[in-house]
Amino acid sequence: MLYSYHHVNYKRSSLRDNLLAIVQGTNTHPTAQELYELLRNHYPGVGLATVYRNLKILVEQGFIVKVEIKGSSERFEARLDRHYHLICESCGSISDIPLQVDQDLDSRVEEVTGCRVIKHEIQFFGLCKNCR
Amino acid sequence: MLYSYHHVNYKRSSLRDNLLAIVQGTNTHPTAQELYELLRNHYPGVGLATVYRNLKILVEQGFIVKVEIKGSSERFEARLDRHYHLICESCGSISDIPLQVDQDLDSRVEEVTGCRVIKHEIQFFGLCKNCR
DNA sequence: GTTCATGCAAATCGTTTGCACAATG
DNA sequence: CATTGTGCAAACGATTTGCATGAAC
Repeated sequence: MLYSYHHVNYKRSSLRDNLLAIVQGTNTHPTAQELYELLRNHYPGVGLATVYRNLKILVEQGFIVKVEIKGSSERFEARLDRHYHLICESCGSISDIPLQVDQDLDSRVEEVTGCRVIKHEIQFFGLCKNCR
Repeated sequence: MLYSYHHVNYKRSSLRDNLLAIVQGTNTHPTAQELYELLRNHYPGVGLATVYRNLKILVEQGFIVKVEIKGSSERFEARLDRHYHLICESCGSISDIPLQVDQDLDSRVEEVTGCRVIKHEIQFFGLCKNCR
């Protein structure tokens, strides 16, 4: 509080609670547009801008994570543990990879490059179970 | 030719040759905007749309590669061998990582997931030599 | 003389912002 | 009541497209 010029005390909103529940209830890494359409079932008058604003807040609060995928819009997920993704080049779906994140990789890159490495992300490209 | 509805025979253009030379002559992974500004030294009247169109053609021809980086515009590079990237979280620069690409990883993910894996990409996040 | 390349302006797509009003604490 | 949440429309940045003209083959 001392160091933040403008402190925000978020108020509760059932719309945001609901949005969070939707993201937590899926593993499909939905886009803002998709979440907007789902949310309209409960909140018919909701605007897309409100969805974007609430997604940003939920990310800031640490409840969800934004996933940026080559050639696609922003996507969101509620899995907070680090993991890798596979993008299906046929249907565009995104799956979580049940593979241990290789912590060693970062130190190896530090040694080789002389850069400071904080983390890494891996995207696999291929065909998902349905499309292969 | 038989299977493409509309076949395109690209014509030579000194502007495009020049654009390619610029990308080949740097390892900074420039954006279209940056290339546009560089190209204007030789072609003062060039339009940004022309740069985008020619970059697309050069990618299609396999002379350059489009690099998509979290939170940044499209970037381009002329290194055609597979390699990993480090994004500096301080200055935003992108460096190539002199690390062997792990081909094994793809087959391991195939085994674990049951998906078909064609390739993977890794982005490291941290601080480049200058910023650390 | 076709077909491709170019410049310009307008269109598009995904995302953000400003504003007036409603809801929360 | 002070502050945040919401809907709507407008703004925005990056990229693409349409069209008329110029260059390449």
